[in-house]
Parts: sequence; C-alpha cells; structure tokens
Amino acid sequence: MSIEEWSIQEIARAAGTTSRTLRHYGDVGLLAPSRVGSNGYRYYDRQSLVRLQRILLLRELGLGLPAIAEVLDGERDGAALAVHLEWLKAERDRIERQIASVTTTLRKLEGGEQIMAAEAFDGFDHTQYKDEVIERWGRDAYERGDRWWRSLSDEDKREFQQRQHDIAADFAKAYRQGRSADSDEVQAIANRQYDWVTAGWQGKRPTADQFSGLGQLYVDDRRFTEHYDRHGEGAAAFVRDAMAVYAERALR
Amino acid sequence: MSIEEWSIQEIARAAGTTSRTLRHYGDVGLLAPSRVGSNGYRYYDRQSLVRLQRILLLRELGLGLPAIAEVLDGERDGAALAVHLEWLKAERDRIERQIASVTTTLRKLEGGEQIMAAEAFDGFDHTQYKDEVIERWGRDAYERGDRWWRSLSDEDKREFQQRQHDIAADFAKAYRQGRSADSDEVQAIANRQYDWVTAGWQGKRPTADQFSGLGQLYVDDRRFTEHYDRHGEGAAAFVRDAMAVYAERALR
DNA sequence: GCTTGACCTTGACGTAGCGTCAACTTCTAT
DNA sequence: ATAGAAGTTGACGCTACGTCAAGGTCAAGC
Repeated sequence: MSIEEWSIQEIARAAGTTSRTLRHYGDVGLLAPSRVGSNGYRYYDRQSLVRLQRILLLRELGLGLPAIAEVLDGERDGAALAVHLEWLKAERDRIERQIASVTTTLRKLEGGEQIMAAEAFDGFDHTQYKDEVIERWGRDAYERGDRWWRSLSDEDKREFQQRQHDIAADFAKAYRQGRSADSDEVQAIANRQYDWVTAGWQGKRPTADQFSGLGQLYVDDRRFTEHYDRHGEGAAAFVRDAMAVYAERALR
Repeated sequence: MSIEEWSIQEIARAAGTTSRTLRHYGDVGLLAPSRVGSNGYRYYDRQSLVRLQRILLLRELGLGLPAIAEVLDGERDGAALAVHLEWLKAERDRIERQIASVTTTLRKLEGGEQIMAAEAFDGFDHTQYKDEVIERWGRDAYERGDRWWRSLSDEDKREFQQRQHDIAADFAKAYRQGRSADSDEVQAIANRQYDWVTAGWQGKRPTADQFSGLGQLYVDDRRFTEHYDRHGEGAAAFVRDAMAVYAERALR
C-alpha cells in the first residue's frame, strides 16, 4: 500500500463508493483503470482517485453520468452545469406544485370527498378557457356560461362532454377516410357540432361569423388543436374547414 | 360508439394517455378491462374510465403505481398520500440543496477555480467535527488546529490523510485476521496512530486519558465509526480497544 | 504444498413505467 | 377481395448501479 496504486476495493473505500460502481464507470467510459494487470485486475492511481472524487461530487449535485463526462472532459465546463441548474429549478417547481396538489387532495379526503378528475373528458374544462371567452364574448357571457354549466347534473355534464367527444372522433374518422370538408357526410357532423355549440350557449345560436371564427380558434389555440388532433394529425384544421363551409352554406 | 363501452384506443384518447399505458396497467393489475372479447380485444366501460382518470390524476401527483393502487383500493386512503407528501417534501429539500451547491460550483468555475472534492480522503474533513472538538478541547484548540491544517501544502494534507487511511486499513486487516487488540502487531499500529494524532495536535502528545477517550469517540460518533467500519464491520470497536491498551501500556 | 478465505473477474438479471419496434391477426370500408 | 387501421402478444431499451452466480487469483497459516 501507499505505492500510489490501489486495487478496486481500496480506491472504492477511499472515495466512499463500491467496486461495482467503479466497474460500471469503466464500462461506460467515465473512468478507466490506470492499469490492468495480466490477471485482469484493475488498478487505479492518484489521478484516477481525483477524477473519481470529482465524479462523485458532481453526482451528488444530481448530474447524470453523460453530463458528468461532459463537465469533466468538455471544454465548456459551465454549460452543462448551467443547463443542469435550470433543470433542477424546473424540478423544484414541479415538486412544489405536486406538494400543493397533494395537500389539497388530502384535505378533501379528510372532508369526506372522493378523488375525482377535474372533468369527465379531458380537454374541455371550460374554466381553462376563461380568458379567451371573456376576451371574445365578454365577462357576462363567461359568467352566464359558467352558471349554466354548474347548474347541470353530473350526468348531464358527462353527456354534454360525451357528445363533443363523439363529434371530434367522427370528424377525425371522416378526415382519415379522405372525405372532403364540404361533403354531405362531414357537413352532417358539422351540423351536430353547431347544435352542440348552441346548447353550450344556452340556446343562443351562433352567427355565421361566430361559428367560423370558433373553428379558426380550434387551429389557433394549441389546447383546442390538441383536443382534435389527438384523434389524428390535421383533424383540427379539417374541423375548421368543415365549420367554415357550414357557416357559409347553412348560416348566411 | 356511445354504447358505454370503448376500445383501448378510444378510452386512451378520452383520458389523454396511450394504449400501451392501458395494457401496462392491465399487466400490473392496476386497471383491468371490463370485458375481453373472444378475439382478445380489450373493452372498457365508464367505471373503468373513472378509475383510469383517478389513476392519471394520482400519477400526476408523483405517486408510483403500487402507491396508486393502495390509495384507490386500500381502506386507509389518506395514509399512502400522507407518506407521499413527506417524501415530496424531502425531495424538494434535497433539490434545494443541490441548487445551492450547483450555484456555488458554477460561481467557483467562473472565478477560474477547479472542481475539487472537499477532501482528498473521505471522512476526515476536520471542519465537520468542529463542534465536537470545541466541546472536548476548547475553541482555542480548534482554531489552532484549523490554522495549522490550512498552513499545510496540498501535498502535505494529502499525505497526512493517506497516513490515516493506511492506519485504518491496517487495523481492519489485523482485525479480520483475528489478531487481539493487545498483540504486538496491533500495538505497533496503535503506535502509528498515536504518532499520527500527535502530528495532528501539532506535536502536543495526548495523555493516556485523552488517547483512550479519543478511541471511545470513534465508537460513539457515527461518523468516525463509519470511517473505520468501512474496512470491515466491528473495526471501530477494535481500534478503540487497541488504543485503550496502548494508553495503559505506553502512556501511564 | 495444500487449504482457506478474501478479493478479483465477467455475465446476467432486476429495478419504474412505459416507448418503441416486430410479427401476426382481426375488423372495417371500398 | 383487398387495403389499411387497429388489435394482440412478446421483447428490448432506458438510469445507475445492486445483487447473485460461477469461477480464477492471491496471501496467510498449517
């Protein structure tokens, strides 16, 4: 010992890790032994030890092994670390949100409530679109709609969303099958969409401009686009086209 | 459609996940299809959909699949969530510490410093034992020791720690080989330990009580115990015994 | 010189939660 | 009848090692 060279166990103990980890670092090319005996034994020198300690230090900071290699071997040391710092901050924020959500959920459970998803169907939680609605149709319109929605029974809510879900699926299916937006079949679906929107507006019938404008929104707003495109890429644009044709033909 | 039963793709889209995930949940027993056709196709009903949505909700809170099963099926709903909340808080704290460390490291790098492990050998960063030293031997002793340590060259520091490392390894080896604490061989190692401590005290020779008391500390303080036991379970106690014998025989 | 035990090697599976082929069967629309 | 969409069951991949398993090597004691 003390001849400036150590076996795998010795260096592992000196640095506070395990021989398995050392072998792994050798496998992935992060830290090779300084010498390998004719019997296959790995030996490490002081340079290896220093590198190992740096590796372990960076590992404790939460960096992955490729990132560690980049920091230690790359020229631009700081870059990888800066990226990592941003990632850490995003992680912290995510966990903070989770803590808040779990706390809320726990309180609800203690109050006897059930665990429930916000909406029966994903993608049409209307409170999520509050700002857009107010901007387009005014605060009154939003509040009237909100009151109406909350007055519905759970079953009615579910059915209303199911209708939209079916409409979206049918639009996408027609699109996949190569129907054109002005075909009778697609226009029949657009008619169902018009009825659905009218129901959502508590019976007030959208004008041609309002209806085609709504279709345009489905393409412009990422959240709506995802809702429709989930059934097939390009579905949202197809829905917009179908709604525009419907507006011209049936609402003017 | 709308007959209260959906194919795997349909329910996946409705809930905002993938069919692969559904199959996985089936495999691990978290969510079975409500019906399986004679052709092997999986079908899900509304009850499945509700459960799926709860699963996805809990998943977003960061729970693992077994924990989700426990929350949804177990009687003690809250328990698993409460445990998870504690875990989340610990995670947040850990990430906060990492953020602080990475920030410090980045600043050092920008200042032109190298990434360096705190100490050449793990476990004997003396600043870590500041409180114990002050309590046992007074603030003056700590500050004298600290000044002395910082006056050493990097090479001297390394060598000093290497000496301790070798001593610990030799103690452990003797222990494994069944030597007794009062054997000549072990007492020779204890003598090296005495010289090492004396060097650390800047030449002031420990009394018998001080030396055996130090040995006792190695067993009482978890951090020291780990330092010695890393070379073998029970090594710390063996070192204490050897030091006690040495104190009686050589220092009285 | 032989045994024992510590230490070394390579190889391979397991972990969490699916993503992503691959190969094959079934359903649906034309 | 046929193409294309959608379904099925495998099986590998990913992170960073932990944890056997099977077998070779070395140092110490008889």
